[in-house]
Amino acid sequence: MAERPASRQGSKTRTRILEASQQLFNERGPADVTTAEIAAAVAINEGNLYYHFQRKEQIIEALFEEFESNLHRVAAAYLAYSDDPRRYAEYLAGWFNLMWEWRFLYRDGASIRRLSPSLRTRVKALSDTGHDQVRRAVNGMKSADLIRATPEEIERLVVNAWIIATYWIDYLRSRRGIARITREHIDWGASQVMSLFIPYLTPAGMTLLSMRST
Amino acid sequence: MAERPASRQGSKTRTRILEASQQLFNERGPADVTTAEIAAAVAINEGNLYYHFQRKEQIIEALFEEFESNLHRVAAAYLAYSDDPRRYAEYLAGWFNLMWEWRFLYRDGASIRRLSPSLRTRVKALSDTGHDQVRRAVNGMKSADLIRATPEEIERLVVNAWIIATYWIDYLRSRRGIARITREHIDWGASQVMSLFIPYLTPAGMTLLSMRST
DNA sequence: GTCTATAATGAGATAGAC
DNA sequence: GTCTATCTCATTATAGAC
Repeated sequence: MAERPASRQGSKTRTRILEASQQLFNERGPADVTTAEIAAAVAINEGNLYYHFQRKEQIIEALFEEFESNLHRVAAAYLAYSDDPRRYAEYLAGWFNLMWEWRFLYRDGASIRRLSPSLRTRVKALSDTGHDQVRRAVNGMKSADLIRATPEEIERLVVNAWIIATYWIDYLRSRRGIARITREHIDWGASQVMSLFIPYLTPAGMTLLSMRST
Repeated sequence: MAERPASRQGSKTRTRILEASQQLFNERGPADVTTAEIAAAVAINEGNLYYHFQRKEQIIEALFEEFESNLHRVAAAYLAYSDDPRRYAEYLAGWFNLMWEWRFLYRDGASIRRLSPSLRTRVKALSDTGHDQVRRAVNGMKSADLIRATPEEIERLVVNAWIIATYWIDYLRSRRGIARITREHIDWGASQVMSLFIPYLTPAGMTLLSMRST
């Protein structure tokens, strides 16, 4: 849950605005956090905040861009594992970690669309990319003979895995009443996604899965 | 997609307010619909609207109550099927229909919590009931020897089925960019949920499933 | 029960001095 | 870059006549 390294560009104040916004948004959602609150959290004046971001939606867009690049970084790291079959579990874990750090993006989709309609197409594009990545991972598992499934079954699996993962945080919060999400909740979500694949595992896949849980 | 029968209690104006609100909320979400718009849609004055509902959140709460009773009605109808194994598919279909008629409740969870914090506990309670119903249905399928699964597998299935169903509408809208949701999209969602159970089907279960698809 | 005002609020945003 | 002061505006909500 460590906050990002020195990867935010621009002035120091701008960086602090983004960090404070991310935290406040994660706590209560962009619609429920006013520009005045953000300014107070950064200990600057509201007028100053509007020097750096002329509109509130520009803060959201800047945060979304950062999330986007983080997601691509996770996907790239997964590829770096080359042929090690553990990479699938690592990829899933990396994905869930990001969802936690940027949970307001997963939880407040409706109000984000309202505040920043321009993000609509980018959210969809990112989701398409995500589907592709999951599909590639599942096909990779098939090629490595970890699972056995028809193309139709794989497509169902991709969509189901994507939905479970994407809405897991919101599910815990709104349907389970879990306010403070911990590492265990994240792991639970990952294993919930994994459970989709269990019926399709080959003996080799089963061995790998039981190794991991030790 | 037919609007509900004469089941709304109270005055005629009150009923019309609820109907107009439901439609507007489904289109654009409660946070994006002003009381002025609702009054205009009903062709009454805004002051009059505030005679029937002193706060905007009371409209949301009244609509939620109606949704609640509809959901219980669907569950009761499913029980009326007694032992016919087709009831599981019918139950699923009834559930998806409700999710379509009340899609704003599924789509705008965050802004609804903001506008009406008092609904939080009731949403959670309703979701608990929903889990129970799904669990009972899955256990019923097991007793009828339609599926074979361990208790742990069943619990995974219940959670996954619930998440896929609950977030299906939002998934189509926000991640697939589907603006106008049709009957086909609803059926797609239902079959996506069904796909979770396919690996666990017994021969009897498979026969039933293939009969249904004709 | 319904209407015509109009008050009260609180948020996003800007101008211009320092 | 930062601040103070102010503006605009949408929205909820109320008072009181009909």
